[in-house]
Amino acid sequence: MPTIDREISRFNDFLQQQGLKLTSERSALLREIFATHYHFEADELLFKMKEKNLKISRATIYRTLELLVKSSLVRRVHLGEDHYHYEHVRRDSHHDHLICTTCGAVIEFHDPVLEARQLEICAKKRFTPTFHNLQILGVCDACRRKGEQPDAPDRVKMIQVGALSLRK
Amino acid sequence: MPTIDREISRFNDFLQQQGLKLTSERSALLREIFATHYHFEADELLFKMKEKNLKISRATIYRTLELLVKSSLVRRVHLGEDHYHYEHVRRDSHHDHLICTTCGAVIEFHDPVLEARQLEICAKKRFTPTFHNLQILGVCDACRRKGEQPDAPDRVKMIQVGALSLRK
DNA sequence: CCTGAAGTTGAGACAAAGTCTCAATTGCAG
DNA sequence: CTGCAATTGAGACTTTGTCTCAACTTCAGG
Repeated sequence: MPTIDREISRFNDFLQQQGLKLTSERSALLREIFATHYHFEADELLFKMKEKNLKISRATIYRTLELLVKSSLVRRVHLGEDHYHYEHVRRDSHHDHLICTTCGAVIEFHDPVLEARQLEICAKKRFTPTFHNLQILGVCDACRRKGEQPDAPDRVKMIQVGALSLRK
Repeated sequence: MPTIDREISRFNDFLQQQGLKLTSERSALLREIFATHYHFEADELLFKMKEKNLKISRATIYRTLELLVKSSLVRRVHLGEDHYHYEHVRRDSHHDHLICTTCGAVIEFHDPVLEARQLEICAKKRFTPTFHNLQILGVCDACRRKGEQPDAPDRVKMIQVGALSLRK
């Protein structure tokens, strides 16, 4: 998989610009993140690295995620739970999320009409946007067919994400 | 202020429907929340009640906020920090937020065109929406005039919200 | 207006997510 | 190759939020 090299070199460029260094931990994390094709949590990443016998501390995970977000290689997203999720960014593939409150499915979408309208709104309010974040909560097609009723728009049901965190 | 009575009775209706009771703690919190005209945090509410010599425990604060959200009297919003903020809901005044990453200002807006487009997107994806949440991060007019540069879209600068939490 | 069962509360233990410190280690420019 | 600035890991700490349980309210029905 040669694509990852391009990401690594993008990250390296960013680091050098800031007088920072590309360490083995940082590139291992970048590699893992770009091999993951769903929205992950910081703790999940910690666990996966541990599984691969790459001992990377919690502090480093969080510090690296921060750098990756700053370098725009990774995005921080809210998916309705009370902590962050992350996703890698390829090209300039901006998108927003439909989140099923019944089964936890996350459906990505991108809509230029919506984006354009947002810019209009910002212009009207003399606001200079840098970023946005839209989540639409509801019930996906599969759950609707099963006759699921929407939850209260309170909190998304917690979904077990495979591996439990093994703090310590 | 007689308006609050209407909210209290709405809350009471909701509680009775669920076989729950309207306690003095619950109505005191409702009163405080509807007297607050900005986006507050759970801990802030705890502190304000303490200041007024109304001893209401953390557990009750969180439990009551949950009920208020379920009854649609209060909304939970993400403002770019890693914990929730809350706002009371008058009428059916749905709105979204522009958030200045420089000074922390929160500007509310409502745009029917945007809402309509969201429904179109959901229909196309066969998704049944119940709720949505849009934050646009950027720099407000005042900050832009002062020549502020946008922060990285990483994390909104933490804004000191007056009272510090005095846990314990 | 009493009563008691069901619902509610406070205190504090607990949990999860994230931050910070500091001594030891590593990357890399020169 | 070397030195030093940047980085790391371990674990203490903080913040936000949840849970348990004994004591206390609320309110419907008598």
